[in-house]
Amino acid sequence: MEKYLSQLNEAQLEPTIQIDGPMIIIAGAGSGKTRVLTYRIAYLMHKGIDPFNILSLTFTNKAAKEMKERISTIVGASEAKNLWMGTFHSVFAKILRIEADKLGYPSNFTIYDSQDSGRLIASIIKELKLDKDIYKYKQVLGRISSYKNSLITVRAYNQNPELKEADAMARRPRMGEIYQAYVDRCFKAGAMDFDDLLLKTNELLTRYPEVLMKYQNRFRYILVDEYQDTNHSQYLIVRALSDKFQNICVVGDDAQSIYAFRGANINNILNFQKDYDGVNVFRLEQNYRSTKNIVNAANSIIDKNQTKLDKVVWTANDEGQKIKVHRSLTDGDEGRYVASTIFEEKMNNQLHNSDFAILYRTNAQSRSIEDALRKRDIPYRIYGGTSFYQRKEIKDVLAYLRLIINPADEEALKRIINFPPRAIGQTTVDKLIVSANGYNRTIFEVMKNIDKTNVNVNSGTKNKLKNFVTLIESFQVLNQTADVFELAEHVTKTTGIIKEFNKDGTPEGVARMENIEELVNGMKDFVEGQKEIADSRGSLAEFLEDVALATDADADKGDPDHVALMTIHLAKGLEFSNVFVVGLEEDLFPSAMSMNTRSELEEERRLFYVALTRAEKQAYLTYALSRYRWGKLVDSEPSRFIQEIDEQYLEITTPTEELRFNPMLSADIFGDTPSVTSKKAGANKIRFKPAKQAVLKKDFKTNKTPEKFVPKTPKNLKPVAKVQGHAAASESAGALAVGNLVKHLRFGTGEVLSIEGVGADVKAEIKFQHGGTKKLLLRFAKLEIIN
DNA sequence: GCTCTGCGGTTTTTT
DNA sequence: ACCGCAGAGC
Repeated sequence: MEKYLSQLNEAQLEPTIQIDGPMIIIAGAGSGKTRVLTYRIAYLMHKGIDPFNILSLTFTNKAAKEMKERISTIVGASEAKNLWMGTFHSVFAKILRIEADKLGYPSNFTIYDSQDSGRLIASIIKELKLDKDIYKYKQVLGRISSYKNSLITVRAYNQNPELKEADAMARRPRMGEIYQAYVDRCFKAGAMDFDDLLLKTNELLTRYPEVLMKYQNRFRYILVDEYQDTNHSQYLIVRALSDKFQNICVVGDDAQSIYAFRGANINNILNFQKDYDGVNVFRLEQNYRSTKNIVNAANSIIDKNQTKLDKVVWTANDEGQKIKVHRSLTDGDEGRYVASTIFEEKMNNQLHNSDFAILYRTNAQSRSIEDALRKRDIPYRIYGGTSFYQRKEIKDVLAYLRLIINPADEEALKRIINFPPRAIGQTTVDKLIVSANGYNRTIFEVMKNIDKTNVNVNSGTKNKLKNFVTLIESFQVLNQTADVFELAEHVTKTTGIIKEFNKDGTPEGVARMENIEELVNGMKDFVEGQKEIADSRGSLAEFLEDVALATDADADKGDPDHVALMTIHLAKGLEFSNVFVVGLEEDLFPSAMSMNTRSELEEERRLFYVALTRAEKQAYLTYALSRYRWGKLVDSEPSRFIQEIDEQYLEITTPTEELRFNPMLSADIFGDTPSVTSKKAGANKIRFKPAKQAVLKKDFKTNKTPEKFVPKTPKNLKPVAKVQGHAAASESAGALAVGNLVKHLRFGTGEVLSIEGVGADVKAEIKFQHGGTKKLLLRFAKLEIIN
């Protein structure tokens, strides 16, 4: 243990060896908080505290897993195994399964993801015959989610005139009814949504003092990471559990609070000292991650925020390179700039793909970047986006599995009752739902007893329904003995799912089939892993629990040497040697949706702070003058955030893509012509639009900005001709002839031996003086004709 | 009940 | 540009 403690600096050591009492660690970006948390847990165990008594709540399951592994190497795996570590959702889902009967739930309750919740709400809106244009299911779901996160139950809602008034003002006077129906249906389906996992935990701890006492006594030491991103519901759970022993250690950075949109309350961290008596406050301010340039630039940004705790992040690291700011014409050019820069940097500095990350505000931005990386043969991986488990085919398979465990699961049933098609249509399903609601039974129960019910369908349909019930029941029998891999293999075959996707032979169908195969293969790994690690047989229930709460950051397979692409939200807590933050444009970042209030804008700014502080050595900021959005090319202006960085930390490069219409230069559609760089400050000013910027800036300085900004006038969505390199490249291709001497940027001079193909596929075989003979796609190759 | 097509919403971020 | 859905026709 001494060995590990000696790795810490003074500021890190103090909170690490502080055992008892409430404490808060305000940890700047890159200040080694994970190390402190890890060593602190190891130290607690070293001091004789039983790991069974330690609860550590993290932001992702991956973070929990890594921390646990680290602790294993310090104190031994057998002891570390007994620690309770995980996300709020996964830890309390486990506890809820143990205590489910007290809340009237089965212990095998289903966890609805947001899609399940959304579909259920949409179906309720339809059943209540409400206007779906006014009652938009996503907005309704958002409202219900925020009620739940604030512990507002249906009853509390109905007793709260202000809330009802607010919904009525939004032309949704019947929100309460929808909320009630949603809660009822979830309950009847034996399902909890994400918010329920926290809400029901609170209910459990409030309604059953003996249960509260049990877990208070169990979790004598509680640690919470990323405390700035906890919501009210999570806050109350932590308070309740830590109330008896007050051994609560929270870690966080108010400057990195970026989840207000899903109910995170930054006041939880700002007010922590008021919540407990005798709070020890620790600050980790030395950054070990980044260069001086990056740290100082990041500080200069966050300075613009009004709401923050006192903290000065500094570093003893090298000054490092300035942050490179790059302008592109289009999002396509931006992608090519990023790809070619990575390419060059790898070549020149012997770097790996995994030294690079590309961060963006919205998932949709990944596309142009991907295209460019693919063309450069740079391996990459997209984190997040439509995650694997959200794909239709995967959800279909999982729906069968969910139904085996919990036949009451309405959303799973509706998903697959007619997939693959077995001639049970929407009309029949609607009748079943009405009947189920009437009898106060589940749909599955109604189907099972279809002859004894009043459901008005013909005998053929009745038989089809019975067959479906029999099918599921046969799976249930198999589930008694089989592991999840065997079961899933059987299910995908007998239901004909595999065949269904394979039948048309389209690439989409094939891809979907491969995804299912991947899922089933993943189950095999899961089963083997479970058998080794835990005393389990790799059951279906365990698998579904894992899947339901897996986070996108958790997935972890394939070639580890890849460029990482992800949203900034997903990048929180990670670090990379070289970081590109792309799409730094007004209305994109900061997002147009987040500029209505000062607090929203400040959250965007914190998000930018998070993005920048991911970088260890080099940060790149890029923006495009126009970008495809909603299928249209729209003009954009540089983000105010670029302007907010102190200029001394920036290096503004002038791109040469703008010269692309010069036939000799334009063949390079990668845009990898070396940028002309000006080190003279101010020589290449970023062109901000003067009028609007000036107004906003003035308001910031005088602090007179009202909380509501005046809405911006709609952007001029002037369509602009799509700028692509192909046209220019093929022109030069047309001019190319066998026998020409040509010059290539990298391969040097060579002679054209032959030309083949048409249109975009024109290739030339070229014999280079050094480097042999190569076939190059003229579309991509940058060739200069010498004669 | 099935299948095709046209329409509309989507892009803010996620446990 | 893309996807999912509703509605119409079979």
